[in-house]
Amino acid sequence: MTAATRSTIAELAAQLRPSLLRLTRMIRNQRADTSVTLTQISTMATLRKRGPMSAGELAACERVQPPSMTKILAHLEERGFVRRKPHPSDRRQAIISITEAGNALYDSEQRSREAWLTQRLGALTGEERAQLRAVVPLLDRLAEH
Amino acid sequence: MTAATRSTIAELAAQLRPSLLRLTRMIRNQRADTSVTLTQISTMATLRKRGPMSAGELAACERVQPPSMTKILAHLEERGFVRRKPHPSDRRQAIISITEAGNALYDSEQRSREAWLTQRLGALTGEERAQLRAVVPLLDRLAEH
DNA sequence: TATTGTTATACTCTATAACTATA
DNA sequence: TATAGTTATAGAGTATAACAATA
Repeated sequence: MTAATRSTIAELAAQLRPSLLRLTRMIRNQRADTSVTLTQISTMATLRKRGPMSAGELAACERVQPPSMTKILAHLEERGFVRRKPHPSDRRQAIISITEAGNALYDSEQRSREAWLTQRLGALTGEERAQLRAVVPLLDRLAEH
Repeated sequence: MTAATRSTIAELAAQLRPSLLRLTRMIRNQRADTSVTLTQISTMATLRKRGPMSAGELAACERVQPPSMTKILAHLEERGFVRRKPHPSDRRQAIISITEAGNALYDSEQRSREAWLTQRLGALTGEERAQLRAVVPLLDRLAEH
C-alpha cells in the first residue's frame, strides 16, 4: 500500500466518522416510540435475527460491555419484551429470547410508514438506496471485534 | 411507489439503524486520544471544512441543540482548540474558529495510522472503500433537517 | 481458578426549560 | 417581542471496578 493510499484511507475515516455520528444522533432523537430506545430496539433486532442467546453473547453482538447489556435487558424484561429461560446445563447463564409482545413492538416500529428514517430513505433514488444496502455489511465488518 | 417498495425501504431502515449504532459505538470507544471526544472532533472538522461560524450555526451543522453546543465549545475553548471573536454587528453572537492548536490536534488525529477506523478501513478492498466513500454524502443527506 | 453475570459508581452525551443579553 | 446563547437540571447511554454465583 502506498503512502498516498494510506492518506486517502485516513481521509475516508475522517469523513465517515462525523457523518455516522450525526446520522446516529438524528435517528436516536427522531424515534417516535418513547417506550424503547434505539439501543433496546437494536438488541431486539439481534434476538429476532439470530435467535435466543445468553446475555454475554448479546453484549458481544451489540458491541457493549456486559454491565450495559444487563441494564438494557432489565428494561426490556420489565416491559415484557424479552424473557429469560434457564440454560440447560450452566446455571450461571440464562437464555434470552424475544416475546410475542417484543415482536409486535418491533414489527410496528419497522412497519411504521411515519418512521423517520424510512421517510428519509424514500426521498432517495432506488439506486442510492441500493448503494446504502450494499454498504450495510461493510459497516458490520468495520464494527467487528 | 408500490407497497413492496415501501416494505423494502422499511427493511433497509431496519438494517441500517443497528449497524450505524454499533459502528458509532465502536468508534466512540476505540478513540485513542482522550483529550477530545468524537463529538468534539466532529465539531472541529466542521469548523475546518466550513470555516468560522456562530455557535447556533455550528449546532445546526452538528445536529445538536444549542445548549449541547455550548458545552462542546466550552470544552474546546478551555483547551485552546477553538477561539471566539465578536460578531461585527451583533453583540449576542460570537464567531467561532479553529485555532492552530485545534488544527494540529485534528491533523494528528487524522494522520495517525494507528487510528482504529483507519486500520479497519485498510482491511477492506479498494472497491469496498469506494462504496463507502460514495455513501458518505447519502448519510449526510439522510441527516439533513 | 476461570467464567458469567450483576451491582455500584461515575462520566459522557444530549435534551428541555428557564433565563440573560441584545436586536 | 424575537433571537442568540447560556445556565440549570435531568435522563439515556455507556464504561470500569468490584462482587457473587457457578463451572
